Amino acid sequence: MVENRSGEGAATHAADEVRYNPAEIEPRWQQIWAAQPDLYAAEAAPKPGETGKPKYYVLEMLPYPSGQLHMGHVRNYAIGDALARYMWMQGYNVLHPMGWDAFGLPAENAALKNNTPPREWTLSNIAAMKRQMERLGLSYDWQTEVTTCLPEYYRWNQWFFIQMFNKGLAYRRKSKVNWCPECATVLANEQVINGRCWRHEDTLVEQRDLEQWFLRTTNYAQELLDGLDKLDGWPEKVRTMQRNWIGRSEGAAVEFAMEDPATAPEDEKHLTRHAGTHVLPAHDDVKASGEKVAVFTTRIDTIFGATSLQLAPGHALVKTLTAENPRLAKEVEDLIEQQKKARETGDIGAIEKHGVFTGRYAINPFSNERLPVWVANYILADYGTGAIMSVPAHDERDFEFAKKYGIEMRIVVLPRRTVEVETDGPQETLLPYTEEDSLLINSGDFNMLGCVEAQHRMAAYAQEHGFGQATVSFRLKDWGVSRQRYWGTPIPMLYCEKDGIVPVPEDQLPVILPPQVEITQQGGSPLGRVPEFVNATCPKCGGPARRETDTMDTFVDSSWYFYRYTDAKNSSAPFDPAKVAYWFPIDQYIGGVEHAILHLIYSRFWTRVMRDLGLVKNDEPAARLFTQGMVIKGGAKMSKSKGNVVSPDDMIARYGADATRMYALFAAPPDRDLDWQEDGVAGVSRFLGKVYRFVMRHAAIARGVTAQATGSDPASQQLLRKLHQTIRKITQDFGGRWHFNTCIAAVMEMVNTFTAADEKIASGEVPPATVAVLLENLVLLLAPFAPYIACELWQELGRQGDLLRAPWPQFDEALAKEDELEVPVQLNGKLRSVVRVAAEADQDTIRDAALADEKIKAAIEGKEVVKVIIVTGKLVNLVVK
RNA sequence: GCCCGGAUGGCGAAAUCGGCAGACGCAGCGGACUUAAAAUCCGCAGGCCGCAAGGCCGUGGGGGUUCAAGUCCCCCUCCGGGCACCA
Repeated sequence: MVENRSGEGAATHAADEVRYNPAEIEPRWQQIWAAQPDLYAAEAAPKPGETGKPKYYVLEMLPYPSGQLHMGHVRNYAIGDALARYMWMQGYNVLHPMGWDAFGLPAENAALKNNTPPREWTLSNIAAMKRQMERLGLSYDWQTEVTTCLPEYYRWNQWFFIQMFNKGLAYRRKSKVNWCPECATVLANEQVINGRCWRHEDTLVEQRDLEQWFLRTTNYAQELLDGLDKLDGWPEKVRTMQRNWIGRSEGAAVEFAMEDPATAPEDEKHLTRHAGTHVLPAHDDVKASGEKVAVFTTRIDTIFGATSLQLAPGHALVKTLTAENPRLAKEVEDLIEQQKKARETGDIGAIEKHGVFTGRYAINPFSNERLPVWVANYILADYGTGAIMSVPAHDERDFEFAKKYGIEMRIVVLPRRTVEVETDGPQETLLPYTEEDSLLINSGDFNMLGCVEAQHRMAAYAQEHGFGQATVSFRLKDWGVSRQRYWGTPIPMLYCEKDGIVPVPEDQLPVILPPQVEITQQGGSPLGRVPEFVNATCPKCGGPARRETDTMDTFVDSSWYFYRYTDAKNSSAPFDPAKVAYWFPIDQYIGGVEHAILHLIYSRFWTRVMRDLGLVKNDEPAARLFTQGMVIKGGAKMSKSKGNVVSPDDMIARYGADATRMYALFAAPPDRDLDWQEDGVAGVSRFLGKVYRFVMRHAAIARGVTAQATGSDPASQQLLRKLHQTIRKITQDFGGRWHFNTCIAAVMEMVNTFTAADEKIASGEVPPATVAVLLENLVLLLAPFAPYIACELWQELGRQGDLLRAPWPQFDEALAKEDELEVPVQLNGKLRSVVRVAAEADQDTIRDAALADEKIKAAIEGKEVVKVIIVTGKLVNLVVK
């Protein structure tokens, strides 16, 4: 026992006390854990009829193996690890896996730079990061590790691809694609941010025409949208972002017949292009040319106000029209150029509207009028039908365009009030008028209908007459998955002269990525330069075939990796559906908000595809999602260019893994950004030292004592009360808010209370049984946040068994309850005094105590108490005059 | 432009349901221990006035509701994120 007699508290025993030395404790436990490969292994699903423990699948997003963990990772994993350990202690069967998102461009860049093969580079990075994770003491079951760049994994990407191909969900078409010159590959729309590459913020994305493989995400657009309503375990922010991304809009498609130019009236044929600024009435000879233009509109109710059609420069009909009109071709060329430029610079919203009249007319199927057909740079070829009816009076963009070119405006919708009193005021000042809570005018048989009703009726009318119908348009596109890269999953397709596109037979999977491929900066797929890879045999006819040389987008890998964890070594299927049925959905998924749309929409899509293949029963991959905040330093995101990167290795070397992890939880609530301050880590480390010394000082008392003591002596009562209040707080937080910062603060407070009783503990005034309870529970409460020190102290207390499976402490409301309360007393809302009353005191007692208080008595002297407000257990407010 | 967050001491933050603003920690100051330092321990600590008792002010700004507002309502400023010619 250490000398502890000083009147100055614990001052004197410090000198000869054991020091907290994480550099010694942590590697030792790391070895002990490493020697038990099953330590973090989940139990198998119970057999039918058996009732096992409840399952809990906690998952953190798998990292890209860059070679170095950064603080964002540490924070992400500290959250997941605390939760996993807590759930273990709560008696759950926990699946807590980790893997590597191991394909991707940086490996090729590294190959170029250091002449290291991508595979070697990647695998050595994985080894390095795995060491860091182990050093952090994270509770992953490495027996379920998934590495996406290994054939054992990516063969199932290929297998899924073939299943999708067979179901028509994977298809090939030529399309304009986003091309990043830096990556020398195609990017999905999702990977283009303000016209720039998501990996290269300074690189403008170009448009190229290429044959590409697509997955039909649009088949699931509606379901992906509807599913969001049920995902109440996901942050509203993420759901909103996905809703915006899917971008559903209801409207109608309407076909406009093109007028045969030969039937235009004689006198019109000499008109200049400005003829195109006015709607012309139908004439007897009007005849359709056979060409049709479909437009998509959300405001079919305004169709009588349409005064032109506007085509996207890339619209199919524009090609026909320009073929016979060189002057037009030249002008359209300019429009395309403007649009391209705007898209590349990301200023699509700010581009100056330009357009050109084609000289042709289309016939409005509702009014039979002839509308001039234009080509305009503000119309997008890849949304809706690539053509619109322009209603300048009721659409801001059309209004702006029409004003510029002097195109006619026609008011067909007005506020109810205006229509009902038939005012003839200057209605033009209203324009553009876009409200839908309005009535139709100048719209033939549809006059006086409300907009919304008119939309339904007019769509029905269009359908009846065969030139349109109500329809829904989505912003979400099919997922382009082809990449002209080496380091990815080969797309398992063959091209045969005779049989066309043929999938690689399943028994020939995986299509192995050839190991020795020269990586160069020239464009096109590196695999195309490997004849042994390209040249294959057609499985149908046995003749020569050419292998697809593109690889898959790496978001394919991460779309289903978490299913593989449940059955990582399966060599005959991606996974055993029974295992997935047991573990899914993921109970808690944790990662950065930056994946709110890309990864998380693709994953939701993939899950539905697997469901429709009969492999899984769940619709959604994850029941709950948590998005943690960024780690910043000095107000800015950590980045090499800013030079404010803090290395986890440094922190661990200086303060230990426990302190580093715990600081990541302590410095801010997990959903908010965290400002990394090294002094704060030192503070947490000091706290752990205090805990360590406190437990070591009294461990001898606790060792061997197993009493359940609930000590009735005053000292025990006070200490146990604090203990049970703390258990209650942390237990409730794990089940709800996840404010681990205040959980750790609560443990600090508790330890402060305990150390203040140091002498009473040493002297025996606090019974040994109480001491044992305090120390044991302190260690248990620390276990999810600081596993090393917790295990060390658990052993020092002589406790048997694995701390990971030790039951989480139960709180006892009776013990947590205060028997006396301090009740603030306010006068007119201002604090004037505090009185102590019994916890169960009734309102009268509290009032009397307040009025009897000396300070209060003095303050209300000569005044009238108008009202007394008593909030039981909270405060008293006296309203005085 | 639209939609979400956020703004609280010197700093990170707390206040979960409208009820003592600033828990916990960092940095700081004073003290103990020490030949000295480190480590540790004890104490002080929102601002202003005051020897003190105490008083006044205070949660980005302005208004409001209430016995009582960081918290609810209206208006505004700044910061961060998402979407943005999507017909």
